[in-house]
Amino acid sequence: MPPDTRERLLHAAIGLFARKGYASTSVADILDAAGVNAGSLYHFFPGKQDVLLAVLETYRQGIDPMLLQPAWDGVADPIERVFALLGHYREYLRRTECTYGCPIGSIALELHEPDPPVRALLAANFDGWISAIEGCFIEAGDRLPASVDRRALAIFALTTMEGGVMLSRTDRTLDAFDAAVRMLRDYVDRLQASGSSRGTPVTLSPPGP
Amino acid sequence: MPPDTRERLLHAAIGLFARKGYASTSVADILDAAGVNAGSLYHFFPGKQDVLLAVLETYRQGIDPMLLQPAWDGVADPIERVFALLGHYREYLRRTECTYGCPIGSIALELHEPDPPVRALLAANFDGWISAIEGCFIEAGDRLPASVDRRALAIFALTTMEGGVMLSRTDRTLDAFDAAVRMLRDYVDRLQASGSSRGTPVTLSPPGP
DNA sequence: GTCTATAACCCGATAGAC
DNA sequence: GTCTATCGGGTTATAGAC
Repeated sequence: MPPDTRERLLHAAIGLFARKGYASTSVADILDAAGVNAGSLYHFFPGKQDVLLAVLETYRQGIDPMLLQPAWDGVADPIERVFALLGHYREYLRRTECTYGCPIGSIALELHEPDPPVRALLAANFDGWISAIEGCFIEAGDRLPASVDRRALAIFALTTMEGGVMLSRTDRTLDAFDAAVRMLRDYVDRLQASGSSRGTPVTLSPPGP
Repeated sequence: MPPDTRERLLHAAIGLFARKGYASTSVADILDAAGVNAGSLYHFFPGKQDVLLAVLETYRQGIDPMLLQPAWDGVADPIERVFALLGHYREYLRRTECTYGCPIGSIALELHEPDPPVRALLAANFDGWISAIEGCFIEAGDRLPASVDRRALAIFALTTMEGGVMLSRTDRTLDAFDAAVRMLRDYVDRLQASGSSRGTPVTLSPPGP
């Protein structure tokens, strides 16, 4: 009847790591939030770091169903999808009064030792995000100049989001996030204007049907 | 003969906070690194958080003499100064094999409680950086379209740097940092191209002498 | 101002009964 | 699989001699 104990621990850890960070969350915090005893946690996980690994793996698997699909619901245009996703983070910031933004980014900067398995999963999360946005820019086809590196543009969108979250969390205002996204929007608009300035410019795709 | 004890504590804390973060640095770490006893630290500072406040104030006062002036030595062009500063962070990342980037950004995301005095000093540090870069873009005058918000563009440069550092630290490669800065450069180039496309476009400054 | 010793507490992890 | 009790060690901060 009560959901899987492991599941409850995972869910509690996800909330606490997002709210307080990894290092500041104690195992006792997780146990309290999950209503579970120490013995059970150490039955499912070798240690605290393995809880983090499971959390990061959960995030990674959730990128598509939990993040992209809700953000892209009803948004067909690939370039609008990029900004719809950024708008999703804005909503998250707004609802929490700018207290927390992207949990992956926070943990990434919290990490100071090599910790190869943790780092690999953080990188996999960033890569999943970047690849999805890269897909949008690729799908935009010749609306963007062929010379523009789609993946670099996707990385740029991620740095805009993460940097915007960092600044907005610091001064508890959406101003910086909005300013950064506004500039990214202006850049993409200018790329589109230049790409379609006269007929079909240099492009790698065959002429449309 | 030995430099001021308070100074040694401050210097030790700066290094440790940058290397290991604030929470993971213990008071004992600071004492060891400074070669100082606990009694002395608590003579100069009420507690650990006050050491952090002093560190952040030191950074704030050092923005001009320790960060901007070295980065801008021999660089007169205001727009090149922006990218010279970003290049300075790249050098820092490269020299440390992408293990640490901007200490202010790391501490900003490490902060999970309200901590108003700490937050205020972090914001002051970001503001000093942004205002300096905003000054560069203002100095660029009509090389940029008048419609472009100089301060928003400066914020955008900061999110590019902070986000780039985050990603590069995570996968221990300069690739993401370079990709983000390359896109920012392309954006600024396109703004300049559009601004000077035909004679002097709409501008607020009077015609030159 | 500097030093030592230690108080008071919290941490992750484990042992072992059930 | 779950529970309790606890170990060993690290934490910030303080007391009090010098």
